[in-house]
Amino acid sequence: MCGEFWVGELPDGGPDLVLWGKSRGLEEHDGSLVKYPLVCHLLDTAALAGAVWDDYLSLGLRGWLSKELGLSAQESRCFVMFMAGVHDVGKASPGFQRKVAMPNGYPQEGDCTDHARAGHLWIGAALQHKLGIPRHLSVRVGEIVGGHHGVFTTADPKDFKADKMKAHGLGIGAWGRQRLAHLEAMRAVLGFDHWPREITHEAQVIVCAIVVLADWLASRTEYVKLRLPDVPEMGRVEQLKRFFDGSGDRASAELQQAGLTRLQLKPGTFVDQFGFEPNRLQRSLESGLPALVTGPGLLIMAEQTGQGKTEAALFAAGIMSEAAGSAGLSFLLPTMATSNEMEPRLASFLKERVANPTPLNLLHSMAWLRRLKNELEQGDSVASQAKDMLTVVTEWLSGGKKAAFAPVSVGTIDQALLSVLPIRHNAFRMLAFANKTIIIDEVHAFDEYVEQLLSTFLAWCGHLRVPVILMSATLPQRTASRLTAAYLGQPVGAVGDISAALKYPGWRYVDLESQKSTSEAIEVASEQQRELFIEVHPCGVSDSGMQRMAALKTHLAPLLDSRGSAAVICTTVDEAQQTYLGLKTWLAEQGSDAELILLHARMPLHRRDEITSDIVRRFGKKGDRGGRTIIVSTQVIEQSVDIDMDLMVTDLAPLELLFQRAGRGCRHPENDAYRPKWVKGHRLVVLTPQQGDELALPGGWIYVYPEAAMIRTHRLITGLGGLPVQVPGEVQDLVDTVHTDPSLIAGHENAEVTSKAYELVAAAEAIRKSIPRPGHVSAVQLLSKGANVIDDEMVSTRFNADSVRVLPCFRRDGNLYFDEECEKPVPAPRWRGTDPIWLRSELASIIEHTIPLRTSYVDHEAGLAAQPDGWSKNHLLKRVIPLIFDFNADGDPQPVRMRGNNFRLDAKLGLLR
DNA sequence: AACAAAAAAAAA
Ligand SMILES: [Fe+3]
Ligand SMILES: [Fe+3]
Repeated sequence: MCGEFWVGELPDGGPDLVLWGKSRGLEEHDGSLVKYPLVCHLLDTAALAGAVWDDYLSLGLRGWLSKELGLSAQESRCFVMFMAGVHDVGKASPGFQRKVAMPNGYPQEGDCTDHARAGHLWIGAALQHKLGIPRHLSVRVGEIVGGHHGVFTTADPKDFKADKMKAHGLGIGAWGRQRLAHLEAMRAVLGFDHWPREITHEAQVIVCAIVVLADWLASRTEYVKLRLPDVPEMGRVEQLKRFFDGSGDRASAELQQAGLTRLQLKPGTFVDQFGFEPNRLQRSLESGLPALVTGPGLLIMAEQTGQGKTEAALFAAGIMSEAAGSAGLSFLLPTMATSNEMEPRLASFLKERVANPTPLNLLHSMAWLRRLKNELEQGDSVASQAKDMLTVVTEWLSGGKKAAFAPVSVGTIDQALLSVLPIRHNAFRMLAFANKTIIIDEVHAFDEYVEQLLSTFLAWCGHLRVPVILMSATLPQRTASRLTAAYLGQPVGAVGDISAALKYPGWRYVDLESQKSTSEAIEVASEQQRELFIEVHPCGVSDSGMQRMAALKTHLAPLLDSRGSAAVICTTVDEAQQTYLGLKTWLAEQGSDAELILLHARMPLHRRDEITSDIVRRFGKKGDRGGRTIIVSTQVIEQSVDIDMDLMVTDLAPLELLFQRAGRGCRHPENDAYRPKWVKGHRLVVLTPQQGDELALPGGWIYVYPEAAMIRTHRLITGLGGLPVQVPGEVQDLVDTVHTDPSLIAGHENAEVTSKAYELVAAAEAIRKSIPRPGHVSAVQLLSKGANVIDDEMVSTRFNADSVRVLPCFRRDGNLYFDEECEKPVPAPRWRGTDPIWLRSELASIIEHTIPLRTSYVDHEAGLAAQPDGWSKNHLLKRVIPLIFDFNADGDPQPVRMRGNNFRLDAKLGLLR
């Protein structure tokens, strides 16, 4: 039908070098524009794609792709290079060339300025009609070309109609001959003539991502400048071949310089790798795992914190990477704070175990802040040792979507989950992870929404034959089963094979190929079993919430009389603040000098960090246990804060969380000798809000924890009747019981229905938002669902997590200050024309004074309007809402009223509501 | 209308 458009002679001289591909950053000193020919950019990209294949892609992924395409490894490599070599063919069109200079002798008409789309349509049609490539391939090739800016689209067959093509400048004539000349030149230079048997949507994802990677490498201005002298005079095949060889000669070095290398760990026993004898978990893996691992697979480890899971995972990753042929490592955690802590641990491991440069990158939204601090700290200590250079992050890898391509990365799980959300460049992100062995820590900390996104991610991992390790404290069996089923490619909601239940502590390995699973329990010597006394202390409830003070006085009095440390964990920030004040009064009444510390998330970031590192330093493994300290806190203390308190007192919370909190009490046996006398064993005091015998949850609590989980937990711990729990021995059973035993919810089935409904809504939301699982991609555009509406805001890696950063600041004489004394001004930018410029350290100081606040508290419109000049143009500040306190006539700062709440900033208490 | 903590957000 539109075949007539593809007749026409090839130009004798091949590609016209006048057609430009790159011009950014190439201006001469006199201001004249240097244009880099399109064909050169395409040859560069093809050469770099070849180098990515040779030097960066994992054996596993190469093998997968070859099989998927039905080609040999060499043929697949050639196909990928060809795709890279035609990605910008749409630039040979009037719509694009016009942007800089319209060449002579070409028709003017044509309106398609989006060269990815132009390429998509043209190549899709040209391959079929001009080269006789079957439609099921030509269409898919077109979609890859069309996706190279990060958004996949599926073309409407109508778009290929002659009149539409012509209107886009995609008809025959001089332009069409040039596009064909570029395509044919690429085929000739690469010697490409083996088309894939099939191009699945999953293969499109990976091929397109490789093309994008090569394109970004080829588009660096310095690189283009470097290649500029070699640009040939004419576009004949021999000359293009020579240019291509020149690109190829440089390509490996370019990848190296960009930091795109493979991780190669020195092999060795556990002792070789870590320098100490393996413990119970590590020993079990060292003896049991190697025989099971013959290819990609999924390892789940469940063990208490502090039992060497990290080293165990790294050890297992070595074995699994080798067997699956993966080329790197990505360590993913639930929070930025935990990732920050993991980074130096991983760095010191790598420095001992790699011989080649292996950049280690930190991946999360505040990684820049961390890097800045490290630079400031190291400032003077000049590059101490050669091995410290091994893990240094290259310029190219620092920041943005490229960061995940470092051969080793540590970061938030969200970074990986972004690859299964329909956002720009998700395929590109996917490649960064698919090339590696994935380790995911603290899997127990994810809610249904994250778990569902994670399932989709795992489904892709399994499909792409990526080895995965999951680590967790106790995990409900059904969660472990669901994640396993997802990895194995079973449909959504499948529970998988539960014959080999996960033990606690223990591990389970599932081989992807055979789907055979092996579960090992870890023998815990009886002297390693510890008794935990869960002590239920009912408290009254009034309009102002749960009445804790009487209970707290009872349990904390011994501490005042002698010494020791205790933590009190409250359900809400408001309650933590009130409890802090209540205890302060009480301590004063008692004439006690005990120290009182308040920690929660509704205080400036830097305050929270200071307090956290202070208590970790003092109450970590080797702390001074001589003083009297009470920490009042919220849930912030559950995660990542490695402290050891003599006594833990907590509000009622779901059972798994109670165990987490208990883990912060009497944590290190080596500290036991120094505990005060009143500490008789490991106790967790649970304050339960009750009216008589009935649980009576205070108003706000049901928005924090589901009522059903609270009822179940309350009944279960009450039912323990004061008997101790064996830890870890009895923990898994209790966790499974609390989730499944119907008697624990009898009489409150409605609450159960409500919480199940909520879970279903969260999971359904995740399914609705995420990309399809592999094998269920019916059209490539589903990976970018409704490409035009995505742009990045609609999707979230967390459920119901809308929070916003506010900057509390004080205004005097029109100037803003961080502090009430008006001594520390909020940095204002310098201006370059209309662009605001800040130092990184200035941005850091602003961010560090911000407080996360849920969106429902914030008057967003008015807040944005109140932003100081320049903030809206800075990507770090544009979402920060200032919370401005003015002074009254007496010189007191006035509270800010927003959405019916009055906010004040208190130096000790944080933000008060 | 109440609420913990948790995360993300620039490309060729
Ligand atoms: Fe492009
Ligand atoms: Fe390009």
